[in-house]
Amino acid sequence: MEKYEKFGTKEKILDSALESFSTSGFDATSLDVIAKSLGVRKQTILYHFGTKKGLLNAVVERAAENLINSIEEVLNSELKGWERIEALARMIFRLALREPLLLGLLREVSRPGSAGSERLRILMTPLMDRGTLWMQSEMEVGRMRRTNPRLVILSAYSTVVGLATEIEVLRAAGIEQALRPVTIRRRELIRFLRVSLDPDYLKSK
Amino acid sequence: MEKYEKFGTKEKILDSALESFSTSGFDATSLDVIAKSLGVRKQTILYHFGTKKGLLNAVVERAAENLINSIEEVLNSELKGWERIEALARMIFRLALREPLLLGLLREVSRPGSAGSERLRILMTPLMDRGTLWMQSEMEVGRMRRTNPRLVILSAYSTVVGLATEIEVLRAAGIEQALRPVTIRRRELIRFLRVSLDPDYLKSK
DNA sequence: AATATTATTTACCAATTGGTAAGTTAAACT
DNA sequence: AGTTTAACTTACCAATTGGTAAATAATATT
Repeated sequence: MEKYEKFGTKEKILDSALESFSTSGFDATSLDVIAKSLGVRKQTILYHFGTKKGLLNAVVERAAENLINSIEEVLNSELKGWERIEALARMIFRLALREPLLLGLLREVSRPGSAGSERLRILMTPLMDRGTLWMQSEMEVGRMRRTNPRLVILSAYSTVVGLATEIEVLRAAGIEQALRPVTIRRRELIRFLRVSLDPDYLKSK
Repeated sequence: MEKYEKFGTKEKILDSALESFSTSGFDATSLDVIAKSLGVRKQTILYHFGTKKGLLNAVVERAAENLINSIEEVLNSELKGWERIEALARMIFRLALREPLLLGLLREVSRPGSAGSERLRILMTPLMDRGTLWMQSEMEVGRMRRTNPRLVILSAYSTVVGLATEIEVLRAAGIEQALRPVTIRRRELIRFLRVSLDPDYLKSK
């Protein structure tokens, strides 16, 4: 693609933008500030990404790639039915803790009407459709309880996004690296998914 | 207080600002736009609130008052121990559903480092201290399980704030007024609180 | 070596923003 | 009626912002 690039400038810009969008938000992020922090002129940013929104979209795309790759890994495993769901949930939590910036970006961009929400939707739609279809086929063969797949997926999604707020609030309150609340959230999410989806759960109880 | 005021201008400004801060965020809110929408000059806003941040603080304060009054109501009841906790949780959810703007503002202002987070903290600290003390005294007399009160309160808080995201995400996905996920969240929160605090819960199970 | 292309910079700008200063209107007090 | 004070407006501004246009530097391509 790029023939020559001084020193991965484009990547550096993406990194810095991710940090700023994730922690300060889109509107509070200034191209001048990013440029200055990188020792680069603002026009370099605009050269690579066209507009500020273009930069945001690029950041969102890279983050989504990151996420989708992780999901892909689980989907390529041979886990079936409920076990696959649980593996997905655990993977998402692992990813969220490993890359908090990604989580922050997701929250920033999840607000409907925000600058990046449209792009996020476009990127997530295929994933959502695929998940919905898979869940429906699992329901057909009785490996999964009958529910509204989209509702379940979106609730799980917002649980993860809510995690971003929780971590930050706890940190701001001086409770550093509180793993317990995160663990609790994960357990709650898995239980929620299990109640909604696992056909064997209620029987075994 | 105010001797004469044309038509409740101050209140109208606060209403409009709450709406904008809550849905678009602080940075994306323009004083000019608010003023124009109200048929008032921008300087009128600045006359009443000094600065933009002053306006935000006023909005936050009014919202906090709203919240604190509701809490006060429950605290003045004769409910003890676990029952009081559950009443609080139900009240918060009721309030959140009745006044979604309040919820949106809370989310906007909960991000550490945001313009309003400091004021929010100042307003919430007495509430937090009071709650902590009460819970500790309840623990002393054995009406409540021993845990870290601040951690429990903050986790509950972020659950409620996360609700804002969830409602908006679901709405954006075309799932209007989905009461089920909200009910589920409430049930989850109450169960979380129960497991953490109710000394009789595990016995009765 | 000459040329084309990519990457980055310098120079500018129009629009918006929050904010200041000073004036004007209107109500309240005396 | 005259004065004070509160509410609001007109006029203006400095700073920042995202963005355009053109020049320059660096690297491939031929």
